[in-house]
Amino acid sequence: MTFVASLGELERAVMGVLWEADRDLTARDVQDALAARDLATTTVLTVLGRLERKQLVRRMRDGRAHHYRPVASREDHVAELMSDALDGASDRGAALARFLGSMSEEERANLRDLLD
Amino acid sequence: MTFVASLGELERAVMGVLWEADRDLTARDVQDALAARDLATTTVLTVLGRLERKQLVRRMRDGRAHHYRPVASREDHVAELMSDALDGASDRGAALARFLGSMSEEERANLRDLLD
DNA sequence: AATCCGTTCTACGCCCAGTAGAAAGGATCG
DNA sequence: CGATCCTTTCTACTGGGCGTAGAACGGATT
Repeated sequence: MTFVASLGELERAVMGVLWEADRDLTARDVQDALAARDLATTTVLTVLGRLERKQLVRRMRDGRAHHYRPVASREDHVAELMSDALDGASDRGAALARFLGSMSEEERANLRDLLD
Repeated sequence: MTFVASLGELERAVMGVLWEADRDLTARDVQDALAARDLATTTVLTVLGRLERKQLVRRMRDGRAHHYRPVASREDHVAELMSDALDGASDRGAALARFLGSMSEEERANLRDLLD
């Protein structure tokens, strides 16, 4: 039911920064975290704006600046992507079986535990 | 490890046709299957060419024409998408847990069965 | 008053996907 | 045989998304 927009490389990197942070971040914070890329502040702001439009981050005004926060946890996001992928199958059971087959034995065991 | 290229709307539709078919199809076959879209043959050929470049279909010459076949089954493809999604998690267990949480009870039961 | 900072607006280049015409070469038909 | 018809290949245009960032504006700091 949920349409998950695909992300570009930089957008994914920014989401990674937000997910890794233990608090809401400003554009400047994100820029600093991605210092290796040497981005302009406006670039970061543009990307954050696009992520907001895609409903992946929420923006909260805090004085003159804004703070950005991921709408969902990385794990929720991943789970949603997985569900969306599964929705593409015509035979869900078969797809799940293939998926299980691609996992390691440990992970399958882990999954068994999770199922209880 | 596997990079799964994202598909456009028409590309997905064409893959759907190929997956639904019980035999290899020609561009003309695909065009007919998508008659509702009223596509030019060249359009279908272009799309098939792009899908081949993305390694999603294989092309086999058959006389003057070509026949196209999906490289993987739809279910394999879906399973791969799911694996790729899961690889985006930093905490795979947590992501799996969320994923399970999004499934129906029946499907979870089904999954339990599959795990044996 | 000059400066700084964060925001918003605007924009450009690139690549991808949808779309298809032109042309070419073999096959068919009259 | 010449006209016509397939199928392919080449080429190309358009629109949208993403990376990237300058210009300009308004509030805050010095």
